[in-house]
Amino acid sequence: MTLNPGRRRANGSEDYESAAAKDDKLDLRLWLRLISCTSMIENTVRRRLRKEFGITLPGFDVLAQLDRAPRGLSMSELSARLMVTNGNVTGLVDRLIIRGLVARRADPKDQRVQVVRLTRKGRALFGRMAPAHHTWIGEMMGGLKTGELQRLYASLGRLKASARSALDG
Amino acid sequence: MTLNPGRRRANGSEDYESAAAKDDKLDLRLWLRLISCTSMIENTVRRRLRKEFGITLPGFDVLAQLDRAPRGLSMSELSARLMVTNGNVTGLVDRLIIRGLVARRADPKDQRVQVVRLTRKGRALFGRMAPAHHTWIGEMMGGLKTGELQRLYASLGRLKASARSALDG
DNA sequence: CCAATATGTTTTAAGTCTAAAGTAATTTAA
DNA sequence: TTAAATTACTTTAGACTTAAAACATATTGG
Repeated sequence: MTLNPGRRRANGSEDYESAAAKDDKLDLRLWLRLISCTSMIENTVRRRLRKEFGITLPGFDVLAQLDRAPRGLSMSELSARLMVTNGNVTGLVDRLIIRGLVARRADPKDQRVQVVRLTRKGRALFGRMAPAHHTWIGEMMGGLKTGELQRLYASLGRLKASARSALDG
Repeated sequence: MTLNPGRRRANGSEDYESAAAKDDKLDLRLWLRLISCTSMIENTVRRRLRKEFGITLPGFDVLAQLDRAPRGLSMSELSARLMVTNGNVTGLVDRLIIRGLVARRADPKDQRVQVVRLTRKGRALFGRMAPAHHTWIGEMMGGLKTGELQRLYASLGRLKASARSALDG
């Protein structure tokens, strides 16, 4: 039997974060809570994408990036946007090509560059998935008012900038 | 050559989030920014743990949970706290046992239950890693004042509760 | 008791991911 | 021009991850 991430906390057990949240520093508690939020939402989205559309979350992420780039994206651009390695993207795109959802061709201007774009089939599938995905995210954030979402968005922007400035070392 | 997650954005390319952030709904932008923050911090921590201590991030996460549970944790408790499947934990623990960092024994009260705990070696290693880890997190959050970290922490708590209430469906 | 059910863990198959090494095309610079 | 360096991508090895099935032990209801 699978754990079913969506129901795993039906009992009273602790999750990733709550084990720590007693005597720790604010920094650490915030980081654990960030992981906790992200994992929870991500696991729910993964499960629903699989169940409703038969696609993996990384596959969906690739299609989403390509949907926003009508001219296509190079492998490196894809890898930067998804924040994963180039080698990872190679495999993801390979599998989407097999399913006929994306196409890959060499850039005529630079034969090193592979340009990936949605096929008509891929665009159609993403068009069906996107509204559902948006609805799910909206439901999961439904407990917060717009003002709080905006403040959260702004604070995370500053956190992102702060984290980026500490990337090396 | 590897992408080196820590330096990948030295050029002016877009990342996961910024591709979307124009005409989208607040919900979606917030979600993408959440992924963005988490990935950035996670990739940095992963890279440094590997480089400084020769351990993977998931391995570190297991040790961190066990460090907080002196009596040990069952496989299911570990899986709930890490928010990953039971099957995943089996492999993680197997590899840590090979390295002598954790031990696993059957619970005498219930032979189905495997109780995992840190070995002395595992505890010693975690004792060296934890301060470094804490420092890294502190650096990455250094751009935010305590008050903002507190507000962020509180908002993410509400987001977590909201997301949890929408898990099914 | 004992069959059915539930619970805890492991196994399996397929996919995801990183880090490092390898290949190919382009650019740089002597 | 052309060797060296750079850039874009792929390959490789090993680890991570999920979902589903399989297995083992406990519990429950007859």
